[in-house]
Amino acid sequence: MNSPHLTAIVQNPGLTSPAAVAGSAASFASPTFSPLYQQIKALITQSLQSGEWKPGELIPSENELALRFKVSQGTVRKAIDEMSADNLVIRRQGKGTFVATHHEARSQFRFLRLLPDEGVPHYPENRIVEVKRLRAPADVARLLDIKSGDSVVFLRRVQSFSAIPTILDDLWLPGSIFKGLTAERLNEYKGPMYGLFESEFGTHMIRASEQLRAVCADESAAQLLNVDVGTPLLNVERVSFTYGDKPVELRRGLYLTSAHHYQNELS
Amino acid sequence: MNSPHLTAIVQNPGLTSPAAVAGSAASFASPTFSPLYQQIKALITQSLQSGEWKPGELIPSENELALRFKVSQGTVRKAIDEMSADNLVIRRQGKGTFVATHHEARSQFRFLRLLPDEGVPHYPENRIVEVKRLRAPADVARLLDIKSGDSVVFLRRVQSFSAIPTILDDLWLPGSIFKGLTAERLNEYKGPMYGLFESEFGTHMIRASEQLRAVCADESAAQLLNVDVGTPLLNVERVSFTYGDKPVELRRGLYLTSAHHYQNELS
DNA sequence: AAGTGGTCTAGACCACTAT
DNA sequence: TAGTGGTCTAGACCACTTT
Repeated sequence: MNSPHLTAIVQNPGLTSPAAVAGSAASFASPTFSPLYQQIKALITQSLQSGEWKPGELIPSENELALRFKVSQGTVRKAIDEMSADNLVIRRQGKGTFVATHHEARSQFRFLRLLPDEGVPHYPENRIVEVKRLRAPADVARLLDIKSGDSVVFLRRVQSFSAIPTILDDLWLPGSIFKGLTAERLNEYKGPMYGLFESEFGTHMIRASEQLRAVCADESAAQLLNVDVGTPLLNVERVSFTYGDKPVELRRGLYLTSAHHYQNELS
Repeated sequence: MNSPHLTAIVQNPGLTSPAAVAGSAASFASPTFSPLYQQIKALITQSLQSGEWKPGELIPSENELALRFKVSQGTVRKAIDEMSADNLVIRRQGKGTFVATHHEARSQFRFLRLLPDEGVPHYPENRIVEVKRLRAPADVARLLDIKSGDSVVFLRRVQSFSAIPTILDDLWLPGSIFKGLTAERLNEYKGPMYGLFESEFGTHMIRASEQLRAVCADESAAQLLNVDVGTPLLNVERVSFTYGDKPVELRRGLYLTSAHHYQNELS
């Protein structure tokens, strides 16, 4: 049915067929090769990155995509299956496939692993302590993959559960992306910051890498969290990434773990 | 091709066909129903649990299993795909599908998330401090899903990286499963304890749930880890599960995080 | 050469959602 | 009723490993 070299869609240069298709015995060695469904996955991800389909929006159906890319529906299905496993899209039977968004009850706790020892989890209240622009120190620049001295937005906030200060976060964001970020904007916004980043700055976080350590509260932390100096705190350093594995946020959090814990599932 | 009610294999009571099969329009409401591949997955998992195929061993090929269960190879494939994603089995192209085992370089760090801040990860040395049998306290019994007062094996050990004590672990294990566990046995064994548990006690860990907190070293911890009293430590409480989500290990670890960190990927 | 998992296609029907 | 994703089948060929 298909020629061994698939030309796929007009906008794209053409897929490299990795395997002979049904009814044909075509076979050839390709210098760089990947399965068709991986190429489809990459193309769809590019469309997400370029903003062709924005977070929360419906993407074309499997059949439409199969026609567009000139592959079978099953191949598109396998591509989207993986993207669904990667939390890039969400499938809803009968409705369609939607671009993942941080504006959902479902994803409120996706990146917040601090849970109460007792009782039901609920989202904390935010208090912005400080917002300023500064030149990136070397260590920050390295983690954000920008140049030392580049403009960054620095942000400090305190999160409270039931009016008890529990999380002190310091954030560094590339100035080039988060231009108009102000304390007012942050204070009037309810819910996870990643929702704001997504809507206002077109930056959708897809994954994060965290490093945890135990530390003692210094004076500044003790004051903001209303604890004694020397209180043990969970230090969480996070780098968050958007499409293309581009780092776009550095966060250093201090978690008070006397009534909460960091939950992690190993498998 | 297939009858709507599949009788599958002799040892098993028969699968409930959730969907009409190709060429037939059979359809019926089932009170409890799940997709065929989920039922296959459950059956294969039962065989793992019963020890029909042991860790490290080769399981039958997809075609053999398809014949045994009287379903198509694609359905078996989907079942095994999920089991592979769950780390229950490992697929090797050209060789077959193997039962996951903790006796592999690949899985040495599967449950050990503490990495050095600098340099290459390597596996720590073990020192068993204490092994004894005791009656399960209420909190331990609850987490291990046994009765308060049941026999448990208690174990304390220190793990060191390059001769620097870094992890102090207290473990509680159900006495019914870990009967002959002694300090000698543990000391002569090299590598992850889960390998020993698997080989000597037939208990393979499939997942674990961890709760992290920051604490201060008490006198006993300070002595064993060679740090000052009050040093901040990462407290990791872990419950590990074997097949059937049965809890079989409770572990309370204290991690020294001055030169190491707990690494976690969020997605 | 034979057997394994990996990819791809084609077509059928089901479950669910919206109109 | 039409369209979506979800399941299941059947068959082909590929890549890899072992005999």
